[in-house]
Amino acid sequence: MSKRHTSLKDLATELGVSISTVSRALKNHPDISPELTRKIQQLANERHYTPNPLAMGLLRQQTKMIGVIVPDINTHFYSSIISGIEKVAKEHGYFIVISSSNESMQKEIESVDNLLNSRVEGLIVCLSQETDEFSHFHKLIENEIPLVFFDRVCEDLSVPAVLANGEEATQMITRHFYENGCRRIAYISGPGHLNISRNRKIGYLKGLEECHIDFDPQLLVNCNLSIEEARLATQQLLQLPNPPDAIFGMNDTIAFAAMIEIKKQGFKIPDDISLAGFTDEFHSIVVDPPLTSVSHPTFEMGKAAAELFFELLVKGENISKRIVLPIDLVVRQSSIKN
Amino acid sequence: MSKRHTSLKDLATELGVSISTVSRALKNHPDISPELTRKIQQLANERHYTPNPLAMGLLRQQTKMIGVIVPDINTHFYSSIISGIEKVAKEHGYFIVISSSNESMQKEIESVDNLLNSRVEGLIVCLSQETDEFSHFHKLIENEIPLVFFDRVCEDLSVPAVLANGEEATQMITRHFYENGCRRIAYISGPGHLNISRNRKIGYLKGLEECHIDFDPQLLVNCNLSIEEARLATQQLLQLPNPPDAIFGMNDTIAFAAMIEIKKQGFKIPDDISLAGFTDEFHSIVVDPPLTSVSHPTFEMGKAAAELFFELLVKGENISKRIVLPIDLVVRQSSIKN
DNA sequence: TTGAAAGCGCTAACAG
DNA sequence: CTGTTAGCGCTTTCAA
Repeated sequence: MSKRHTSLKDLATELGVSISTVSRALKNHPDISPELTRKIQQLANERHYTPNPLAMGLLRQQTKMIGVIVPDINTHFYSSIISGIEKVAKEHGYFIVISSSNESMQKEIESVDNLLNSRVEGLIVCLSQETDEFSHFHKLIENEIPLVFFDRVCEDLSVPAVLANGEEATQMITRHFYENGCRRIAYISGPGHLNISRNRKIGYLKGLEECHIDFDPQLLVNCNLSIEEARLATQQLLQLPNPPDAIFGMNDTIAFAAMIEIKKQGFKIPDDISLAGFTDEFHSIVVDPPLTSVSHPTFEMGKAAAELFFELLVKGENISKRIVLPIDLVVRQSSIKN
Repeated sequence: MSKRHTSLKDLATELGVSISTVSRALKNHPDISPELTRKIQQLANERHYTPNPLAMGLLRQQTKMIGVIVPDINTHFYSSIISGIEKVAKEHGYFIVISSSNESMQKEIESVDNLLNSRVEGLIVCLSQETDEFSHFHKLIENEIPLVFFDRVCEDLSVPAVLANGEEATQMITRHFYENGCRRIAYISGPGHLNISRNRKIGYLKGLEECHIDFDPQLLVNCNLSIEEARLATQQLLQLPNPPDAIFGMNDTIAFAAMIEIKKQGFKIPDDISLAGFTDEFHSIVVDPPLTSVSHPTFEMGKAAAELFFELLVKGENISKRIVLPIDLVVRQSSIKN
């Protein structure tokens, strides 16, 4: 068993004063004589005294913990967002407890319960791709427990959220494909009930319209966000009588899965098919050809979500702010036909 | 402000009984009459009572928290290990607090302090690449606070640890290169004070010996684990008067950075230079050509580390067990010359 | 200038 | 069978 940390009591008995005196001395309370204060602070240092957060938490009814629920921790996208959240949390003296829903609504519900039972002071969450029902968030809202969504949000709930401008991104990509000679531009989308799927689809349609291309329903396929489904969706596109000359995938899993499948079927990127996706720089560069992609401001998204969280926490108001972060299109070889 | 959770006191006053009666009823203590028990439990359910972990922690002197320190959270390698740790932790009713050292010894020291001040019950850590001095772990060891290392360990401290069999892995790779016609096999290693660097180097040398190849010091280069340094190291190898016909990198960052650099310099993989690395499946497949690699059992490593941790925690003994996990060489196109 | 006491939520030993 | 009490570590009135 580990030895106990030093407590105020330890210091008090060692110096023959009362606990409250020690407590006051440590926060430089003017009532305590300077010399006693000095003596107490010195001993506290020697004994490496640090206040017991459990005792403080019990007293103040706060745990200094934020619950974070992500669909998956094993991706650069989420781990980078988590880094951003953690940075801000640390600055505020908070730490974060991460829970992964594994894209399952059931697990998301359990995570909410567990975290609440652990007395986190609030939640920062990215919905699982399955989540189409939101009653597990009602109790948070009713009890005014701080809640912030990021990336995937529920449009019906007026919950503060941080988003990337997916609509603009897909519109830009569509236009970019057009300007590089593509006319049959396909889009592999995610589950329709996710806001990010919907927004990106809107941008895609707007982009087509802007370029005076008629929308061909065959070129819009849906898939859940697994590698397997993304490959199937790609196959479906490639097998069309009149296959696409450009494809973009809604997230990095889809983009890379599409890339694997396109190569496997013997098509050349970008000459036969241009490709673009949403992903981070490192992986975009490492693949062949380097992937044109939308750079998601992940770290910033995490920071913004955490800052929003603390705004909620201190103001206690029901701000239903929505922050939309700009995105960037980084053009690489996968979309420039020779 | 969020509403308070229901407490034993709330239930007690509502039912007009004492707090201890409620407490006992909720754990089915035989002393309490069945009907009262039933009544109390029912109300507890309605009010969604869950014990306050802060109060429990204060009482039992335990926080049910494990501190986890990783060099970097933004890589598949570590996030996958974290998933493994988290799974086991959850099964034991613990949650984990993650802190990233960003490969800095200074930040590692701070992390240890912060986590200890947060009263985590122990630490599971992977050393930063800078860490060459270990006094910040002494207090843990002296106070018998559970500590487990994984992947990167301090050989001098008798701390329980989970490792992958890097020596065998590099020996296998070396032999594999040889069997595929390579004779000038280069190895890009990490910082020399890291155990993983040393072990993998030993395997490399053993492999050479086994294949009756004389060791050429020019073919062994060191770098820290950043992309930039790895690229420089690769350049250095490629500029040799007699450049290598095979390269392997000590981890995935190095392997991919080497791949980028080799291509950039116009060498063909695998025909000019065979390449292999340590990384996960998904990324190995997505690059071109698919990368021969050693599959690190990351999730298992996390699980094993957590299990070891709980063994320490309950037994309280000073087990200095060392678990070595097997690795697998997965041959793909990057190492098969045509 | 300092100490005593109450209370945050909970358990367990001790009384009734 | 149930209630009282003390105590985990800390802050904060209220008293001295």
